[in-house]
Amino acid sequence: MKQPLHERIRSDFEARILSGELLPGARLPTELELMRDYDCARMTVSKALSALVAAGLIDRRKRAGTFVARPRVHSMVLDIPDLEQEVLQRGQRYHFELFNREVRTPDPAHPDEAALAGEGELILLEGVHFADDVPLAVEARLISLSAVPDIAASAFQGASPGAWLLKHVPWTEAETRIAAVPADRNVAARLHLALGSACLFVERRTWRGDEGITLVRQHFVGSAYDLIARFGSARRPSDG
Amino acid sequence: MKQPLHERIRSDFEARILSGELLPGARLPTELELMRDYDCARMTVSKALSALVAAGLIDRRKRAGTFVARPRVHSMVLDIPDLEQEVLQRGQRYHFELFNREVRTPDPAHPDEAALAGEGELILLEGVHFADDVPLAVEARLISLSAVPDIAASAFQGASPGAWLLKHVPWTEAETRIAAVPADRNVAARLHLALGSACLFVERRTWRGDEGITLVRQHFVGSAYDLIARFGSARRPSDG
DNA sequence: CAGTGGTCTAGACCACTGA
DNA sequence: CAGTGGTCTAGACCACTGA
Repeated sequence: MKQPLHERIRSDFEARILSGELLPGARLPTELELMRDYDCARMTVSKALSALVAAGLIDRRKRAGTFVARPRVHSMVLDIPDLEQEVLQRGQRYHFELFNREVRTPDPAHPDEAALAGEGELILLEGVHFADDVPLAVEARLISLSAVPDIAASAFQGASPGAWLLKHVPWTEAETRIAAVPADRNVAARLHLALGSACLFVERRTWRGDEGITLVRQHFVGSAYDLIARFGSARRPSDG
Repeated sequence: MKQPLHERIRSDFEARILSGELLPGARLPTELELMRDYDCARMTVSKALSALVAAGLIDRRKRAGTFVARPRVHSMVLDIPDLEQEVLQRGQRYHFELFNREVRTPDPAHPDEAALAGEGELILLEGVHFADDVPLAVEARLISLSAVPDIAASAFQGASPGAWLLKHVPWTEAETRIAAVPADRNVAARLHLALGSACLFVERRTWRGDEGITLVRQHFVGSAYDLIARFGSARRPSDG
């Protein structure tokens, strides 16, 4: 076996917990007992158990011992789509059409804008994502020019600002809000929808450290777009 | 300081990476150098760097060294709401009303049902989540009786099946699909909405190991509900 | 083939906290 | 106050891999 011992210990207990053999609240052996069971040093046991703590599977309390954690918080991994890639994978053509571009200072009436750029300048880019020449989403994106000065040199006809940013500007933090909204007049016109049609609304802010980079609001055609989030290690059969 | 040394080393480098001082691809000192810098044993350095690897901030390659990781894949953590908790945190009262409950075998016409329960029995629970007596979401939930036999004994008047499951049945894998859909006649009636109103649609399947546990489809009142996904370690100022 | 990380040992002292 | 986990040391051998 090339598998490290700490990994074997970790996966042993992971399996016993996930199978239900060890129920929430059940006590695990102490480090001393595990040293005997696996005939190893305490650091090795400690490394295995630390990984289980990090994974949220166990809790450890001094003097009391190590216990199977209560079922974890309900969180999953959401894949943030690269729209171009997704469209291409569906076998469709992709393009992006920019229909507005302005450079200005933050509007004091919009706290979002000042939060993004402080007193620096912003660039506003508005455009539509197309799949096979059918509108898929319309987006309005604000970018802080002080964080991303190179943006001024880019044209964004064909390629989307999001893809450009992803390549050029590493971000470290992001927050995404997801909602369902009716299409307003502007969105309906851009997406060729009836007024009030259900749209998936995605609003994302990204930062690098403490500096705001971009704020984007996207409206997707409800009938044409889903987001997928997953949790878990093994792949489902249906994943193909 | 009560802060462990390995944590200090970890947070030092985390800060330098997130601030942009250490850009992607930049080389970190070797373990030997860090032992000297922090005047500590190699295990202590190793523990700190292992945590950064786990967080995706650095990559380590033998012989080559330790490097700041390229901006990670575009994925975020989506908090799956415990509806009751969220409603209570908003200062509203919560309750759940069950309006349908059936036990049956999977309908061959619905591949979802066979995928969930195989040839075993299913229980179907349909109900509405209320916040201050206003409908917030309607859900239809299928549960595999072979995976969760105890479910037959529960009433689910007041508390939701989701909360019950979360407490009683640990799951290990889940998949969530998120979309915006217009309210159909049933949804509109249950949520007191106009036909065609934008609803956030959440469909989630959960498994324990290879065994399907539940499949739930929820329609949220679009104007009353958002999902939030986050990525990053530091909290934003707006997080309070 | 030498430098780097991966793993592991066999101890040690300490902090916490529940029996 | 004794058992438990948290941290740390000062080594060791090894595997990998890029200069």
